[in-house]
Amino acid sequence: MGEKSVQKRKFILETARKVFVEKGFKKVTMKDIVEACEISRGGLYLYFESTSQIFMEVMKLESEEADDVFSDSITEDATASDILVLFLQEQKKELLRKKNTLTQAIYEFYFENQLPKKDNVLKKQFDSAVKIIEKLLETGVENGEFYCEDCAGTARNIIFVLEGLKISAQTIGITAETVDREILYILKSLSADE
Amino acid sequence: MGEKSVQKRKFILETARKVFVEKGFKKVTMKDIVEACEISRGGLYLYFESTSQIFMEVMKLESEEADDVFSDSITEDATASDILVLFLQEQKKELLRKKNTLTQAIYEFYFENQLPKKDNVLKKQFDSAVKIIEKLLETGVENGEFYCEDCAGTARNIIFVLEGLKISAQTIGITAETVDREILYILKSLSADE
Amino acid sequence: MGEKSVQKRKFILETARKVFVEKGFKKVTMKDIVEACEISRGGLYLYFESTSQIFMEVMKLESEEADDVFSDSITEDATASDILVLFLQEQKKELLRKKNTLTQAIYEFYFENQLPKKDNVLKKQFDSAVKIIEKLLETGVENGEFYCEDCAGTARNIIFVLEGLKISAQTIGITAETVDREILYILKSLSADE
Amino acid sequence: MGEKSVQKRKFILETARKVFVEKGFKKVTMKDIVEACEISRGGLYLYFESTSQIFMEVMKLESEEADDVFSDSITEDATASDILVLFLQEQKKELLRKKNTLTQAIYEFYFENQLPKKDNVLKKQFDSAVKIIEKLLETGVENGEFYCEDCAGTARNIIFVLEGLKISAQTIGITAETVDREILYILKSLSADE
DNA sequence: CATGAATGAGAGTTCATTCAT
DNA sequence: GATGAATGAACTCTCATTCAT
Repeated sequence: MGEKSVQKRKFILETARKVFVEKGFKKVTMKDIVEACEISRGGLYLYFESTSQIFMEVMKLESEEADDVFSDSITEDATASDILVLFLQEQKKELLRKKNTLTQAIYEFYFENQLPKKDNVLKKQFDSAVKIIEKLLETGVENGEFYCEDCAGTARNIIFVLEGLKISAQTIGITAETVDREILYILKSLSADE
Repeated sequence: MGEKSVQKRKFILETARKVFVEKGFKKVTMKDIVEACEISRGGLYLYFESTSQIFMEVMKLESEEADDVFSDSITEDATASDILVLFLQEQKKELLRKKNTLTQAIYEFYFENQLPKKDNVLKKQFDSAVKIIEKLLETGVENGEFYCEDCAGTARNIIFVLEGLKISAQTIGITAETVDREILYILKSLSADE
Repeated sequence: MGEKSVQKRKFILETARKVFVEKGFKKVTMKDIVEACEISRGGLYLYFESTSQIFMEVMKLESEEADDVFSDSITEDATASDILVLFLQEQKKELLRKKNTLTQAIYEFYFENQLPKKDNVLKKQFDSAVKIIEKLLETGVENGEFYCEDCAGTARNIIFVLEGLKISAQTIGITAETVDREILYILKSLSADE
Repeated sequence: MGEKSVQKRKFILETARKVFVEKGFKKVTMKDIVEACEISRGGLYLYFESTSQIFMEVMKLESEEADDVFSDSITEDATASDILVLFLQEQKKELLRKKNTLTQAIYEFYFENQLPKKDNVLKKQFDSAVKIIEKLLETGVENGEFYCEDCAGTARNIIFVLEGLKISAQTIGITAETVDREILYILKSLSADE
């Protein structure tokens, strides 16, 4: 079975993404996607066989693009501090964005599918985020920008805070001020005690 | 509603709780609850009209009982530090407990139902947890047990970390070591810099 | 799960029987039965979960009734010869009856479902028919009505001929004359050679 | 239809035959045949328009080849008895062969399609088989090999027994012993009473 | 001729919800 | 109050059949 039309495949994934953004994961049916794509019932099954499969492919696309975005944001002569602030601002935007976010759908998906590490995109993202922050902190410490005893621990802590903010945004709702406060708290703790 | 029905009402809520613990929120149907309760289909509708309503009442019960548990754990002559450690250990147990937890169901419920503050049990819990930690920190600071410049900020930070751990436990899975590391990190930051 | 309404259950089986008579087994869908019964789609599933299950129950009913019919037909003072002729006439009627016959459906059903001996109604019917004919022949031989060296063998042979007629009736079509000729052939062979 | 297509046509029929052997008739879809042939969906429709049409053509091929096989088996100087035994042995093999048999598919096909005599291949085969056996018996009687009063009747009887065995093989299952017993019974009746 | 993507009808199945008893 | 049979809407999935390339 060939890839059918790669164009259409991508079109479906992009359209399905919008549906997932709007409805989360569990609520979405094949019918929803069919209707959003304005294709035939059977047509969708030519490309995908379940919402789970579609969602996983949407996430794959998503993470590929995310990588691009991230590497772009690191410009040549930015300091560690600059980059960290940039990163946190990026996270803030993401956190406060009501629409265009897969966050809720991703959570729902992983509630149902406790995938093994290898396939767990979320885990990969988590680990890679920790790694990135850790390096940033180490660079910052070398340059005298930051102070931290246990960079790995601090990096993990930062990511957990961001995760906490993320889930709170989805459930109890948070304001820009709340995010700002937490970002400041993080930055302060990195510089406070020199 | 007569006396008898109060009994049955409670029985249904307790049974439904088990179902939500097992399946989360979205997946649960009225049929599931009917079957778990071994009552008639129509019977359930005499008491409740939707899984949402049932779930909200389950959460109400839950939070009432939770309050009890919490106030119990504060014994007379414990230090702030003792109580904080106790609280964090309690959270750890909760985090690592796979079963008997409504966590996932609660998240799912709030994904669908962005309730206004008044009815948002999650928000109330969040706020009250922050308040409690804040007071604890303040007491600790007064007693010279802790050091912290901005107790409110630190309290919020702690809660966000716990939230981050909680959602991670549900999605990517976390180990006891991961929780311990974060708890240690929190405690260290409270004492590190006197 | 109770038996729901036994009345309705039986009504469904009787109605489904007509559908199977008309369409055979494979062609029949749950929808066909729903429509024939004039009940709701979901209603049928309250009683049965597949056409196979329904068909097996129809056959069970059928064979129970068949037993009754058969025992009725053996009157007190009939000779073996009388009974055999009666039996063969009964078979003839059955063979030539276009409608009201489950024959085709039964064949189709067993094509798909090679059931183990225990559950194979067809096999049971076959064996019991052989037994009955055999006894009849033995009685006939004792009374000097028939001549046969190997009653068991002859009985089996008779049943296989009837099976051959039955399947031929369903596929190539047979006439009353054809059946009569075979019946005569059978009877002649029983008396020919004294 | 050009030369090339005759090849392909035949290829499709041969491949479809395998599918019918495996699945019977009703269960087979155009898709099944398309996939077995590894041709395009539309391609199949250029040659055939339904599974029924394909099946009828498969049967036509089959019967042509069957004739060949049969005439081969009659060697010059074999006695009628030899040929009859050979024929019955051939039938036995056929009966017990689970795979490579269209039998079930043929039955299913004729259940649905009560074709008029002209097109009813099964009927033709039946009649021609009776004719052949009849001639064989007559030859045998002339040569003193067999005894039978009514060769036509006996021939028909033999064929009906074989039909009975055939359908039984497909539905309730039969053993080699069962077939042997019936063959012996037939042969005995031809010689018993001289 | 040949392809295979696309369509849409239709079958199976599950449940929320109602209602006569 | 309580029951549970009954309904019908909604979803999943599969194919026969068509048609642009």
